[in-house]
Amino acid sequence: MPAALKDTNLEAPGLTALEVESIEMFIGFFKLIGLQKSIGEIYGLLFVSPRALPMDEIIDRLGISLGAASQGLKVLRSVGAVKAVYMPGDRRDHYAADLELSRFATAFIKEELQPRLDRALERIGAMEGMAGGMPAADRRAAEERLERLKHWLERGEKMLPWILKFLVK
Amino acid sequence: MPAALKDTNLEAPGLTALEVESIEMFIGFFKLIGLQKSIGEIYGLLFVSPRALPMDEIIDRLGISLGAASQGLKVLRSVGAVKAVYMPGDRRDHYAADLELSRFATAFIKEELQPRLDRALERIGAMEGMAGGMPAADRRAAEERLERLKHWLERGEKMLPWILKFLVK
DNA sequence: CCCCTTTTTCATTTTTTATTGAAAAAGCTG
DNA sequence: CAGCTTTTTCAATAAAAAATGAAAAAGGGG
Repeated sequence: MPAALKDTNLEAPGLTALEVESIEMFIGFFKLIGLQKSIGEIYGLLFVSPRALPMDEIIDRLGISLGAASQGLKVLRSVGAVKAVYMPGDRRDHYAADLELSRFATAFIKEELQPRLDRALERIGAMEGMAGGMPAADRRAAEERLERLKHWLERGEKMLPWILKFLVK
Repeated sequence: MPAALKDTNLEAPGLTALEVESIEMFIGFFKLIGLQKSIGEIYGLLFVSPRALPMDEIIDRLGISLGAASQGLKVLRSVGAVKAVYMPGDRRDHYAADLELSRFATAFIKEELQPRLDRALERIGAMEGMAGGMPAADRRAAEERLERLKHWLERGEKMLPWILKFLVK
């Protein structure tokens, strides 16, 4: 088979085995916290890169689009996972992975988990009011469920700061 | 406006305000751990239901398809979030929400997080080998990064059993 | 300022994921 | 075990999410 164009570029288009391994690993992690493949690719590449890379090199090596690279880097910078590095004599920004891995988990907890728990506790308050109109026995049952859920959520909320501290240390 | 057919059934087709609130809340939670909307709907409905519901009633009340209901219930049963309840004189299974809310978090940790951490640690082992072929300075840098990631992941793994214990209690 | 490079934005397209529902399978019941 | 009900499966379809890339904006130099 001659050097044919691959339609799925699962194969490295100039990526080392190390880079591929890193990329795959981070794609997996990032998916877990709801971030798309392209973001995992970018971080995975930067993580094992000995030097900061400009966006166009990221685009070429990964074979992703301009838009995906720009937006992906934006997200990664916004959570502090990637830093722009100044390179004398080059107009382009260069990007390097920040090694403080705890940032991901921290950002996820603070931006996704915590707000959702808060919102849920509000909703439970509202629901406790709504249960008023039910037949007595049903109402009692509903209230007990809501109470249990509330306790459990509060418990979770109390645990979060502890987890954050543990992760960041 | 006469009782027109709604195209988006965001409005309750016979759902109480309480049910809607519960459903929305659980849709949000379940999305967070990667489960689809229909699953959140089913659980949300069952959570505030005073009695176990047969599948066809779930289908009618939520306006979801047979397939979604069957598959959703299957997933919910598989993680222990829903139990089939025997109803004398009725062929149909009836389903009730299990109130042990910790099951979700537990299932997520054991089935998603833990395996992913394990896999990542394996990958890091492989990558440490791969770094061999790099120039000395780069290799040293790569190895340091891998080492940090490894420490961090091991730290996370040690925390999981503690979290599980805390949640289940 | 003007020109060229780099980056961002966002409407369109592609890809992925979830839902549907018909058909098949599995369960009861008498 | 025949006939009916209920549940599961899964190929097709719809919906949602992500990627693309052209056009606009922002950023330097000189």
